[in-house]
Amino acid sequence: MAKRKTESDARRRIVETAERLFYAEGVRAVGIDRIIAEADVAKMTLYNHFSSKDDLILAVLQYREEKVNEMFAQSIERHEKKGMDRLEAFFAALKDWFRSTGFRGCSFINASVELADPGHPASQFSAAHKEGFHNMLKEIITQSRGPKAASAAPAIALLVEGAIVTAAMERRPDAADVARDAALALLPMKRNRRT
Amino acid sequence: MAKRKTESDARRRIVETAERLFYAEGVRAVGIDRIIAEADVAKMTLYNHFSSKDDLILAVLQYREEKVNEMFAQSIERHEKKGMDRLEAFFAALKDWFRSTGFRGCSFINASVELADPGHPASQFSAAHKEGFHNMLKEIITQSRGPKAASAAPAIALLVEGAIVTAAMERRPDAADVARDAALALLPMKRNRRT
DNA sequence: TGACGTATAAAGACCGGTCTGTATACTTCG
DNA sequence: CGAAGTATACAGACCGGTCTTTATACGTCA
Repeated sequence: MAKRKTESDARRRIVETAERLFYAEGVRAVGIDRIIAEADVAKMTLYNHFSSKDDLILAVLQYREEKVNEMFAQSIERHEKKGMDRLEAFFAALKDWFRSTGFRGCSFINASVELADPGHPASQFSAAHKEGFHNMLKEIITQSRGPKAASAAPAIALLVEGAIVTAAMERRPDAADVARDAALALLPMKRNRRT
Repeated sequence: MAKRKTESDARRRIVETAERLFYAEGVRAVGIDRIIAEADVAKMTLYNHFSSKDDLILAVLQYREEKVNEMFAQSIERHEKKGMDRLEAFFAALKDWFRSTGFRGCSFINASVELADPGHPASQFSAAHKEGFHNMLKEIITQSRGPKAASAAPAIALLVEGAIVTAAMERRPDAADVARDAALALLPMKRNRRT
């Protein structure tokens, strides 16, 4: 509460509402008027906080990145507590995501596709996000299977991206299982931990 | 001029123009007025051939499916003649596609993402296309590595989808190589053909 | 051959509606 | 006061889609 001066409540409502609508219907399909109506703010308030819709899209993706990172970390931890190793827990978290209500693929892929412009700040941010996501995955792999397993990380990243797209397009959350089994097959023997 | 009998020239121009614009900029970003201007047809001509923009989108995807099937078949054949086996030729064709000018990912994934509605005819057609594409891939795998290799097909399909998305988002055509190496690692020994 | 009907398409005005973004005036509250 | 937000009206472009008018190519039949 002490910091209500720096954080605007209206801004938070705008970002949260835009995130929900953008994810569900796409950044191009959702207009400013719709966002301000559902966030219950005036149009000028939005343009006071964001210089343009493109700017808002970028802010939403930045907010979304924090959110999905937290979500994944918590979900992985939850599955680890049930006895899975860290990599298996990652794929279990992936499948949970695929099965969650309103799942419609990856916000960053979707934004990249919709904007259709690699130079758009949101596209560049999305590409950078993917790099970070794949680094996180590589870390999980090494934590789970030792540093030698890192060489399989790029291939496993492709499996994960493919699973996301397939789960979204074909409504097949089981794509997470296919990706997991293939990932394990690509890795050295399971009990080969700690170098 | 003056030699059109059964096939409408205007219709062909509309579909080809729409395909080019939709692929380059997205189905939502490109308007009807733009298509008729670049196809050099009247608006009523378009609406005589297609009942709506959604209908045109579907027709374009159907046209695109034929085109990419032919393109892939020819490219695979070309690479096979250079001594590759059929599966390696497929991944070489994939990489050629990633490196082609104007590459912007998969039309069907893109349309699904942009339309954001699984019930849209174009989304359903896209999902069906993916199924067909994966069946073709499975056939290539069995032709190349024998029927026992078919069990790896779903995982290899994920690798391919992941490579497409990664190549498009991160401008990394080498994703095709990563996918190929992982696919080969998932398969039984190479000289194990014909059961 | 020439006349006529039909089908196709060009060209563009027009419709209601939505898009992003701006301008202005009013309210609320520390 | 001054900052933040509200409430509207508005601009100008663009959206998908309809409509009318005009031009031309074709098949049929006298």
